[in-house]
Amino acid sequence: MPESQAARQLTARALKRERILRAAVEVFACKGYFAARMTDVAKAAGVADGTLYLYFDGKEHLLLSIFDDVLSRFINRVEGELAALERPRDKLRVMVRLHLETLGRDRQLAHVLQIETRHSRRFMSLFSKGRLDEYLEILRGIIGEGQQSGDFRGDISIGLATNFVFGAVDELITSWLLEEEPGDLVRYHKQLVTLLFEGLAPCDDGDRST
Amino acid sequence: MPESQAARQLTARALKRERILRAAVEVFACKGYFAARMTDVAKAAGVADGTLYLYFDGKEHLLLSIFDDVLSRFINRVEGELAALERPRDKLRVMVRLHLETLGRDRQLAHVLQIETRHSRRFMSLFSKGRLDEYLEILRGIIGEGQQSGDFRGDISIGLATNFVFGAVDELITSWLLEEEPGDLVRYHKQLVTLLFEGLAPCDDGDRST
Amino acid sequence: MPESQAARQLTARALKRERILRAAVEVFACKGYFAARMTDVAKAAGVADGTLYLYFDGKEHLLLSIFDDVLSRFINRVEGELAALERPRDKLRVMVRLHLETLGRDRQLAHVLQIETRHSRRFMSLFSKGRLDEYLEILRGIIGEGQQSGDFRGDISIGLATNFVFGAVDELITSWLLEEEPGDLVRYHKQLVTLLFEGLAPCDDGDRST
Amino acid sequence: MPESQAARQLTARALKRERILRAAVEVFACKGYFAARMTDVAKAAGVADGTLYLYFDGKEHLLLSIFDDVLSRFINRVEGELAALERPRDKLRVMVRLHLETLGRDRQLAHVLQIETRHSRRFMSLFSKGRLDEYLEILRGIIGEGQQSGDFRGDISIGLATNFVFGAVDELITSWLLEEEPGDLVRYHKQLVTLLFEGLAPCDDGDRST
DNA sequence: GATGAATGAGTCTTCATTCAT
DNA sequence: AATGAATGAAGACTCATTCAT
Repeated sequence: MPESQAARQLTARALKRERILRAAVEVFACKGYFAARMTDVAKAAGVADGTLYLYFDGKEHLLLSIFDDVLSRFINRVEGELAALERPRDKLRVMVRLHLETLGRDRQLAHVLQIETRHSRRFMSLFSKGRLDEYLEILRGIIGEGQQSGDFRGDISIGLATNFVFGAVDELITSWLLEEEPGDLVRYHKQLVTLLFEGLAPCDDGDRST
Repeated sequence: MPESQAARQLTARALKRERILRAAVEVFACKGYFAARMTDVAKAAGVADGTLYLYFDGKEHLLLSIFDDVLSRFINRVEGELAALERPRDKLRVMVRLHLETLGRDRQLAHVLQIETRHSRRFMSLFSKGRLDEYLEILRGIIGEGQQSGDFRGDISIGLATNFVFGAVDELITSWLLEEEPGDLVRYHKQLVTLLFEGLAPCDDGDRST
Repeated sequence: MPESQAARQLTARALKRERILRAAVEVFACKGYFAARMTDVAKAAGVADGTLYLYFDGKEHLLLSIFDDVLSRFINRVEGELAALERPRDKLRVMVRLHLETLGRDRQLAHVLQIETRHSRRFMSLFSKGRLDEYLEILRGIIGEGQQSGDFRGDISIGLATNFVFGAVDELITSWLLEEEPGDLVRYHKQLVTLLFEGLAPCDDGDRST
Repeated sequence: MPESQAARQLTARALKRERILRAAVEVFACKGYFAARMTDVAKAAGVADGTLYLYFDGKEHLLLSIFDDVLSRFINRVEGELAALERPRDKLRVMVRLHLETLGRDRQLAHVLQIETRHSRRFMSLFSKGRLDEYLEILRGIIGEGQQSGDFRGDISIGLATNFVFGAVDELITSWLLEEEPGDLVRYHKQLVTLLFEGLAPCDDGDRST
């Protein structure tokens, strides 16, 4: 069955790619992208130095691929879960939860995405801003929709509101990364969502979230 | 007057230090911290390579010093202006404004602080987390005070609320940095403060901000 | 008929060997021996990388084999054609013509032999000086014979005269290689032979160059 | 005397440059250009690896500089000596002698120029064909002049005659390089010049090579 | 015999830092 | 104090070669 053999090879290749990517996450998280050496990644992946270059174009491409792969999967998942929802508030809540869940599950990955990847958002811009933009686009869509439906206040520019949500989530994750004894990231979800929906103002009005 | 001569020398030294720091900001902003070479900084400052080491301990210390100097001045200014204010809401509003003003005035500096400095918050932690913590401490203080006074809702953990505020401001600045034709950063101040105080919820209740 | 099958296999093998050698000539001529990669040769020959090693011992052996094969064939041909000739002058004339014809017919091959092969005549010495020496031996024989017969002047050392002839032909080919729009290499044959036989001196007077 | 200090530094720099170049000649001659490592050159020159790059742009530039420096000096010398001469025959004779002398004096240098430098005359073309062309231009001038004056036969194309002379000298040097126990290169001068002027024909009869 | 994925030794070059002047 | 030439450690990447399939 030559077909299955080709398939097996394809899978083997994908698996090794995955293994290298995982190794890169570990090494980058541990030593930092710039201090990390390709040799370290190779060793961690259990392959020869040269093999890295059979799967990736170089060190930078490795970092990019981590970002890209994770974000792709994340966006797929978000789109899947959002499809079932109607109300913008629910969509936003789910999106924030997925964001926290995804990174809360894997601290090393979170480190790479939050810290190592930012060394130059310019770099990100060039290669894969696309992916991040997709994410922000979804967010923007939800907020715009919510402003239409009256779920969200309409006197705020969509761009600003998007930054606002993204920034709050992003910073929460980063500060969780810096915690010495980090708890469960998702435990902040409810409060964070409240802050986003209600802000710092005391809730004399009935909280309509949930 | 030997005293005045000593003073003059001290000033001269401080001025050259300042010149080097400024050069470093420019070079780091332009090429990125890692791609920047010490030679570039020296050239931009109009001094010899070796001179850099008479004023700073090395490349990393240069980056740290930028961060530290700016933050020190910023905190001084914040403390000065806050002293005149009573209400936590006003304090928070002023703090956000000063934050936006300080970085909005100097895009290169903003770049270094928002992008280059983050390549490793771990690095920051080690050397000068102190400074950032001072900033966050002030913020924390304001929020705690506001919760006491009833200005801010009390059902949110102070740490989370602090992150929330910081993250929103921080992300706004970063996204401003990525704008191709950036406008005035402070123009977002009012809306941002509204978001922080009121959140995304429609303002059916009378907006008490301002 | 197992014999014929074996023969067929032998031929098949020889053909593939030839194909690889031809591919090597093309790749070496195009990129230069050192810049050329074995992978390029394999691709050009339409075989797998590893297959090259079933036919040749390595990259260097490939270069050597080009040199060797061409020279062997050339020497056979020279010997065939010379056999029919009597006079040393005719032999020399024919030898030069064959030399020019052989390389004039294949510019890529000429490039490899004139340029790539020379990067180290030491290398040549080690492996196949033999072949070149055979060629030079024939030349030497003709010249010696000519000196005996009075066709060539006898007051010049045979070795020097051999170098003289070889150098003149060799350089003509190299300079032809560097021509942008190369004409027919053989068109120089008559003049070159005249130079070799008569030198730069005007042809009528018995010149006795100081 | 600051002037003299600057001059001293300039000289020191030139001397070190020379030392590196000499080291490169030795290493390239001994191991071949491609096999030679920059570290070897540095060691031979008694400087650190990095220092090489303060004086030359890289390995290739090192090779080029050898070629360029030697040829420049040679051309200057040739022009100086030729200025005193009238007759084209004398000029040609002197030029050949200088060529043989220059390389005959320094076998390692000769090796680099004859062998290592040729690995790609294309490479030479790009960077410094200019120098070699200057040399060939002088040769061409002498030959053209000689044809005008009747010193040299006029029925040969100048280009071909130039190649003829250059090729004969060049090959003589190369073959001298391959001698196991090389004698004095210049000892061939008289015979070589005779060959160039008179060719292989015996000297008394006006031979008109069929 | 043929394949081509994997190997890993090998090297040019960069650049933060030092120190003699 | 200032200089800037010199240092040399460090590392990403290449590619000839091998060998399991």
